Amino acid sequence: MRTSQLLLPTLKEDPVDTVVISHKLMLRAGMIRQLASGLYTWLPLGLRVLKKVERIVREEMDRAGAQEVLMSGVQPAELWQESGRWGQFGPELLRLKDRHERDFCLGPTHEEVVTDIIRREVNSYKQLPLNLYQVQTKFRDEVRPRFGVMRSREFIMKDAYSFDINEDGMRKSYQAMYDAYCRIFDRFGLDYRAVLADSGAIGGSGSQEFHVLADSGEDDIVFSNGSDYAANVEKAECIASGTRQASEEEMRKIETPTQKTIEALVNDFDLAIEKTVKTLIVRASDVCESDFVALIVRGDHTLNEVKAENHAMVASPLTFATEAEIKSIMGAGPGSLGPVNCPIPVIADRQVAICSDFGAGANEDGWHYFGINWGRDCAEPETADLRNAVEGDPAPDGSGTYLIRRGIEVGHVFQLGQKYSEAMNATVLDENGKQSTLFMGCYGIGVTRIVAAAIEQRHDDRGICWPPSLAPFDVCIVPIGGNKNRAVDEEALRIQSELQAKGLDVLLDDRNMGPGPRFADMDLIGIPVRIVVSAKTLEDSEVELKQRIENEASRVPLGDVVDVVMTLEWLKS
RNA sequence: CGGGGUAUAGCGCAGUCUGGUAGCGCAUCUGCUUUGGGAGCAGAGGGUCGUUGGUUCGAAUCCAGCUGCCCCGACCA
Repeated sequence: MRTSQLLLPTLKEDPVDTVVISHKLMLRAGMIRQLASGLYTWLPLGLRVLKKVERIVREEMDRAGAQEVLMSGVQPAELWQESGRWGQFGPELLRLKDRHERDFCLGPTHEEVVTDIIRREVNSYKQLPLNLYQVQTKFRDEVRPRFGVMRSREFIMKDAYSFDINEDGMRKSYQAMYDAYCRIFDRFGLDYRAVLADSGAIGGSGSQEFHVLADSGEDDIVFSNGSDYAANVEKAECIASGTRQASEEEMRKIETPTQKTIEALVNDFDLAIEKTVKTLIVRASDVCESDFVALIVRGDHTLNEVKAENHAMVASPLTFATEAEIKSIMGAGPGSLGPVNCPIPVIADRQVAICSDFGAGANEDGWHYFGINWGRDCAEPETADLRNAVEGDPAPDGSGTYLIRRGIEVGHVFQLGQKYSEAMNATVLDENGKQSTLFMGCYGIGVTRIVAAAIEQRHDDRGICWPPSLAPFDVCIVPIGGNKNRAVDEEALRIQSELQAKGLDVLLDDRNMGPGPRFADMDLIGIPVRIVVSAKTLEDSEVELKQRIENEASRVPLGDVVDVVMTLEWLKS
């Protein structure tokens, strides 16, 4: 390919209204253009990268025994009603009617469609296990699309679905996908982690997420510094550190007319923040006699809403009491709540349960108790893991302490179990001739998001530094001074065709511009290897070779360039 | 859905307060020169100032509605 024929609309200046680096660089490098909020056109350079991602994904899915299919992007409402998700999904599911007033939606995922095809076409356990995947455009009407293709409304996803006769088979299929995902992300050449995840609304038992580590990530990833335990912050288990100390203080009631926040309490009363607790009132589930329950976390901790919602006594979805409700149940406003004389059930975070001599609201406006001790001043609480992990917390496997980094979720593997197969009656005959409900797994990779994540992780102040496996071109050639010395252009063309013969994608920058802007563009779009051919180097029968990630170029004899480039290709997976 | 911005040439912006028929840089086109890190000279083209309505002799500018886009929050396989 020659740049003179390539639609490569690079921008010198940073586009406005962009906040993450990948979004800026994808626009500047001419990879994408925005069509509307959350909708993008992929230009030739961007599409090349997308196809590299897709190719690796397909190769590894095929290697793992999955079979590619392509399902419709528009889906009939009936299937979603059958699984129950027509009602569960909110406005994120874009619904539409056809000319006959029949309901459809733009598929945000394909469990229903794939389960439907399997229940129709697969009848016997002998046809299992089966794993179907597709690379397809999804649509989710995101509340707030942002960060370019990192969180867009339309995006490309590889989604796979496994079907097994029993749970054991499902686990094997899941493990095979997990292994395939590791190979895929290894081949991308990105720094990633597989972490334990909450299964969320999609349901099911086991689930792990694959995250590319980057400061701009939207998720907090928690790791142990002593083992490979890693989890999404939603899921990362928090154990109590230390044991409860014996009480040393008597409980006393303190007037706190203006102290409605932990911060004020700590500042005004010389109280350690570890000796304060926060009391949050939420709706209770049906198993509770009370309509509300009080959740307590330490003053310096934050409530983990996913953990709270998963607690048996807490209503799902998690619903906080309104200020008026709090007043009427507790007899005091939100700034003065605590476990002493609490009229509703109390669930304390594990760390709170081992606090002694702590301070909390008195359930009376303008008053707090200090020196509270469980069992003496109020009942021993029900305890649970309710809080978000913070750096330095002990890891639950005893291996060390937690570190926290930001991650971009680019893959997710789930053991779905029988959630969809049961709802949609997907069964086969087992070896005893009896109907048996299928066990499913589902496995997603955010193809478009991978492109952005790669840039977040691999860039410098000049532009993108593609990992070789994802680069739109493997090598670029910049001839300089060809109008004065015809040998320059001839050599550039010769090198290009020889490298192409070796199977490489080569971009020849033949634009009629000075070297400066061409170097800048090649750096911006991040081609891993650059070859400069000029009259100067040809005098010595040499060319200049530079890798994108290096600062210094080296001289290579004309006859050796192709071989030298090919030896660099160990970078390629 | 709450809160806050913003909309003028392909891109980035000025002009709006104080109303008088639109300007700068980059990009584009033509010609000549120029080729080791975002060239020079000369010339040229390009905007119903988001949209609808109002005020006015006159509106990019003042007023009102609508829409798009962006940010913060809530939301999220």
